[in-house]
Amino acid sequence: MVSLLGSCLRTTRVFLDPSFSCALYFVHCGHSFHALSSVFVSSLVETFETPHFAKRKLDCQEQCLNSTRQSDIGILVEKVRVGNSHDEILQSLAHDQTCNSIHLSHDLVNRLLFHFKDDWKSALGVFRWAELRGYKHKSEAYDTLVDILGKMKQMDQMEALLEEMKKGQLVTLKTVGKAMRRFSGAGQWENAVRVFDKLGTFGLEKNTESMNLLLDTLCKERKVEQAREIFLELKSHISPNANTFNIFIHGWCKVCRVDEAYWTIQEMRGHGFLPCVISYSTIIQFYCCRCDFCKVYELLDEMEAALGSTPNVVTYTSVMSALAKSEKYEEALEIAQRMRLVGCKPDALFYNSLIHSLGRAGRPQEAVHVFEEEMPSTGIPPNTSTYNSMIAMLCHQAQELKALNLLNEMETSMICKPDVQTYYPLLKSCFRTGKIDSLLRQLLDDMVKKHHLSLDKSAYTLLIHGLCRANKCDWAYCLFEEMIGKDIMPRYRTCCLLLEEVKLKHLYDAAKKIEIVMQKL
DNA sequence: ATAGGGTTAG
Repeated sequence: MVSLLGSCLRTTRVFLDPSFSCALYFVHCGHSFHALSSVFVSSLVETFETPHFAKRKLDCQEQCLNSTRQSDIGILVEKVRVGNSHDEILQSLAHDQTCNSIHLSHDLVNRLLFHFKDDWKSALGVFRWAELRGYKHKSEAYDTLVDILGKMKQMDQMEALLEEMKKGQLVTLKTVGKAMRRFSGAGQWENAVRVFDKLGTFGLEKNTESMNLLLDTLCKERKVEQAREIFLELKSHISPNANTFNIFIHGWCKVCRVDEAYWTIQEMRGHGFLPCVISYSTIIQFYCCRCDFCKVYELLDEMEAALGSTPNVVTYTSVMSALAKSEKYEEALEIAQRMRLVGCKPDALFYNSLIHSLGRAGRPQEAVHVFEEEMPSTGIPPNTSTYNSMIAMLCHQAQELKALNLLNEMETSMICKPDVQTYYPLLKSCFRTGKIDSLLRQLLDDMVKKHHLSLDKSAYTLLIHGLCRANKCDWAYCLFEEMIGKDIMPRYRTCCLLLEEVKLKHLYDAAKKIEIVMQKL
């Protein structure tokens, strides 16, 4: 077994997953990529039989159980008619024999709430229905619902739920954080402060941590001046820490008042805290947005010289991406080099950005080298974004076959799965190469059936435009109807294009329907 | 949520 593994390790790359510290069976072989055969997987499983691996196996079993619940979710989702009030939804579920025989678990509730994360009435209806069946919600589920209600600007409902949670002593700092953030996001920063004032009634303490939470929610919503006033009131009872000041630095940068950000650094020093890598990185980020790279380099040098605030992978990644965005590719790659020189360890986000920069710089072979050699040798596993960058780049280079190989690798990967963005460049390539009936159909089918991805506005736009150009406007019109059914409004240009094509084909009913949609835009 | 990325449409 050991020799088998050894020989595999020589010819393949095995990535280490830090969270489980066990081998993930993920293999590169030269230019072609394959997932390991099940035989090989089971041999690895035997080799790595450790407590961590046992946990991984349990997770797999859990996943099998979850797949049966998938059908339960399907039944419930089917029964919930979108657009009804939460009470109507509750009633219709409560009177349904099939629904009432479904076993309720935390996992099922979480998944349902996730499914209805943009539909507060359904979320609330399902939540109440579970209660009616005698199910006791966890604090976590309450938190999710607080978030959903807040996101959909149902502030009264959110407040009521908070009161309910208070009675059951279920309010945590996390709950309060979500509520404050949603109030700030809804333009009601006074209510965010009110929640903070009531902290005691929830059995929580007003301390540095909760104060920082309040200040951060205000700063993120550009209410840094209000945050400042509140801080001045509070600081006699609650002592600030370094985070408090970093929050303000970020707040000032967000409203483009970098002078105040520098001033905050002085204030920080006055309180006995040294500006750290986060303080500097935040200001560097500000200059990146302004494309003021002179200042960026100046600050980078300053940091490298200073103690306690040397740039880290986050700092370098921000700078490199900003340079690439400004089409300064050579400089972007020099940052990567500089990072290597100072011995700063890369991570996945850095590699994603690097691969993207290399692709844009017209150096795809180097991007491939990073992906195939450098990443495996540093033990950093690729994620969905890494694959997406690679696939986009390969499609751009007209190397669709290699791109499809990578897609296949993702599909069989244990680490990450394709998302809608994975498919954009591949779909686009189908139009370029004319492989519409052969490949496009297959890809769309896989997206929906294999990966349960639903097409979004961008995907529909790309497809309708491509199909019109390929003289397949009947298919384009089907997609048009599908997106209307999902309440996704097409762009005006898409309508114009489709209308023109449909008229040429004498499809007058379709033309009429498109015109009706256009009137609403 | 104390900091970081990309992306379609001729």
